[in-house]
Amino acid sequence: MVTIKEIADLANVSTTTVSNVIHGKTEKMAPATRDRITKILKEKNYVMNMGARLIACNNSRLIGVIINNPSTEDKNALQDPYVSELFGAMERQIRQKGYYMLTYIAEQEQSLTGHLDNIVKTAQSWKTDGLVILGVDSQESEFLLEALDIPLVFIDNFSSHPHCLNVGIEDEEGGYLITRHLLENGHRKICFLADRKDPIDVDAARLAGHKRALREYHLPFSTQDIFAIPRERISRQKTFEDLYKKLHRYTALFFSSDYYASDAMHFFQAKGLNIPEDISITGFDDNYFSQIVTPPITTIHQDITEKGRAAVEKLIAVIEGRPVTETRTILPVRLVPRSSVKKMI
Amino acid sequence: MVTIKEIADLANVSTTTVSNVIHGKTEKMAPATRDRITKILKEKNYVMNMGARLIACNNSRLIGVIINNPSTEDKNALQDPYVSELFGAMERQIRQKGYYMLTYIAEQEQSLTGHLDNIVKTAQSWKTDGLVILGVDSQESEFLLEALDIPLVFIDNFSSHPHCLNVGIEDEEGGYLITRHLLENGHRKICFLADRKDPIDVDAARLAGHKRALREYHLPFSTQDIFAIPRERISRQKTFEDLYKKLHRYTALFFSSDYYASDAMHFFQAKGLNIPEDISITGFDDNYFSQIVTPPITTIHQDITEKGRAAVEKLIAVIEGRPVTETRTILPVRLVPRSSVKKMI
DNA sequence: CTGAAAGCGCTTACAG
DNA sequence: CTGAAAGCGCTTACAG
Repeated sequence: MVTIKEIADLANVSTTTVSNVIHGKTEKMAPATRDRITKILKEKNYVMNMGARLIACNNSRLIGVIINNPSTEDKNALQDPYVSELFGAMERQIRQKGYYMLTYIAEQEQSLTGHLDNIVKTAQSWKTDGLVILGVDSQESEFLLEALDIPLVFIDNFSSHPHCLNVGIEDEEGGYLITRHLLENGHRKICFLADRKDPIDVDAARLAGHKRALREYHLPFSTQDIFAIPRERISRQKTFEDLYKKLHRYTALFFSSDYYASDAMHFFQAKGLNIPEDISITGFDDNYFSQIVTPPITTIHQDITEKGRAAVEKLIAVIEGRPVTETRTILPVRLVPRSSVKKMI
Repeated sequence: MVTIKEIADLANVSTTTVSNVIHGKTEKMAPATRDRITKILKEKNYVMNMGARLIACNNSRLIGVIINNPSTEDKNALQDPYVSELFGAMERQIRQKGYYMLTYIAEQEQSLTGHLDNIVKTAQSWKTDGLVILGVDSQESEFLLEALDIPLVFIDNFSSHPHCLNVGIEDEEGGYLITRHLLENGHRKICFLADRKDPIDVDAARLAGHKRALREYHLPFSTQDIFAIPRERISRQKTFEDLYKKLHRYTALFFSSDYYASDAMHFFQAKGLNIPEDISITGFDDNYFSQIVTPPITTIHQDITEKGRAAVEKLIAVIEGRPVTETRTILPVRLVPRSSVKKMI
């Protein structure tokens, strides 16, 4: 590969001058010199050595896209359609803005902060210009904010840390819309199903929306009506068995994700139940398969592609020193009624 | 960030010695020195500056994962569940082997080879140790093989170039198994549906298997029974309309991918047809949604996670100079009979 | 308008 | 068993 030095020799100029035309600092340069160098650069097929650039100046044009994958799931993180659509959208924006994407997925570690240390190390090693981070909770995001002095943008993070730049959606509103829809259809006994019995982050917000709708209808809420769904397939089946026994208590199941909703739907259909006649089911996110499943699932739509694009755009704005008006970007959601909810009235 | 020089000063040794302990070249080193340096390294939280390393030696520990995305599809490349599972599997293997993953998706370009030039430039700029490349045809792979002097491993590539390392599956066998299954169930009029009217690469192999099965049953084959399915949603709907009119000619549709199979199934169901009573449908790949759709689709299973893992493993073997026995790795497939095929006899 | 030169943090062949 | 020193390809503050 040809170097700046070689180009400089060919053009009878210094490396400074070549470097200047490469970076477009050509205002006070003789146009003739500029054109001559540009031509040679093209002819010789010059490609920047990013390693040299990385060590000589302080930006790498690398953006790290980090997933913290808490899952003990048999699947890999990208098999979640939410994650993969987000990834694809971020890649496109990163590339189109002239940056490079370094992908890092942190998996479960023995030590408590091992996965975070790996993220920090990777970012430092490569002197990434910034990071988009997915799947860390408030505490973890604050740890990273302390440990790293580059711009970070989080997705779906609920930290109140003043420097925590975030892109998220109206989770509370989404939870409200789903439950109001169920109530409007005459449902009064609704079960809320999420990752944990005491939901955090997005699930907590969705639950808050659920409660708000119940309050509007003067309906009581009990934590007994929250079910935790294990990520791991086998224990999830057990949970569904358990739920199946208690199903007489409910007329509708509010799942915090389409994936769980469709998984549960299959489980109950295999048990011989009809959806929505025997039990109504709702999801969240409007994944592709909430549409292709039978019956298609009533859910909350969010624009995942826009979310990924917005996160990268915000990150690059900070990197390039442009003013960022909102630390928290909240994208709208909307209800998508389909056929998995029975009209009770 | 602390540098090797600083560590060396603290330990009262040279940078050479520090570098040696970092790289484990400690055979002929005084254990005391080694331990002292190791301790300081840990205390000071030393992180390698990859830029400096990249410029000083000839390997970067970066592996480029490249997708060539010919699609004019409204979706991004990673929204294809096949691609995203593969990606996730490759990321995991890359990380676990101590490498870093640079992701690059080449999108449609004005110039014919523009997308390939970008791939070459990216690989050179970062001095990637090797590339795993997805979605290029034989001609494109040969161009890249010429242009780049680093190890490349392709996925699903059919080039006969002697240096073309590939990981693929038994596509011909898969095509054969599907069609034999249809024939065994009494189907005699089968339509083959793929990206092009004159299928290439994986589709060509699957078609070859289809023909082999027909030959075994002494059945004729006509190119009239091949349908091209456009990637772009709107024109695909038109093609389905067209197909719908000619549907009386067939009892079964052999789709070259689960995605198209499930898309078509929805189209026909919306037209009021029953699957498989009115028309039988088969897919290929055994994507997650071939299982969750109703009826679940009879398809050919391939182990995508293993494919990604194997591709990266093969690449790293070449990078690290280990002997690679097979230039072409062919993973097995198997028939997964589900409920989208009618028993005619 | 252009250039000489130092410096970024590492590796490595060689000397002792 | 350990170190001095050159070199990788770039950028940039400064001089002229």
